[in-house]
Amino acid sequence: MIRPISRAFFNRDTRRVARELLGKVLVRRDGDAMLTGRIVEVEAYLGENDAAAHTFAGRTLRNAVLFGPPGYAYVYFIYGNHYCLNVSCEPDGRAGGVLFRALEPLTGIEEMARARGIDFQKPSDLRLLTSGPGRLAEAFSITRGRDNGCDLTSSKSSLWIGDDGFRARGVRLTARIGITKASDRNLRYLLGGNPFVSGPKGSTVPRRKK
DNA sequence: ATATCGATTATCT
DNA sequence: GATAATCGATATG
Repeated sequence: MIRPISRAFFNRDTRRVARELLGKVLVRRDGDAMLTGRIVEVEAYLGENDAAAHTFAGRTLRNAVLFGPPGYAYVYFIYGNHYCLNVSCEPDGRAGGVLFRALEPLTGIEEMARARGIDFQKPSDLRLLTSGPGRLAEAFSITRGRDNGCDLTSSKSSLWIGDDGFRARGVRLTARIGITKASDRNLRYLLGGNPFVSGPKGSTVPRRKK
């Protein structure tokens, strides 16, 4: 049994949302296919007070969803190759979003592998499906054209976020990955010890305060 | 196991 | 015209 998360859940401080999204489930319904993955790693991006956030310089056409009401998908395209998924947080008018960085595949693994163009040889290949923001977007066929602005709080959406009763254990807080600005802030949340968390080993330790 | 590098394009200055 | 919240391949210890 899995049920959607309320909009009120996202209408809060972005860091709190990020922390509590761990253990929830991303759902893609596509005709017959039902893809699901447990959220095991996310990052918080704090609107206009965060130099690493797309919203740092104010509202533009691209980032408009992040300034809008909470609980909607913000999808951006990066490096000419990859899509990445975020969910808008904070009340309407205030910017904030959580980036989905890694999932643990639960159902629809065949479909994910097909979308990723991966042929299974060994069990460790499972990590290649959804371990990384670009990878999970590809596994779930997430694109800006298709999904940007999608309501992630409704099970009527093709893409939504659900709660299946799982309780997150061993939450860790570390520096964010792959950014050049504000890289000293600990705004990455992950489930410690989960094999599907992305990034190099050792990146699961909080950055030491200078 | 870790490091470096090229790919490729929407977006903003 | 420069940049980027990444990935996968290749090189090196």
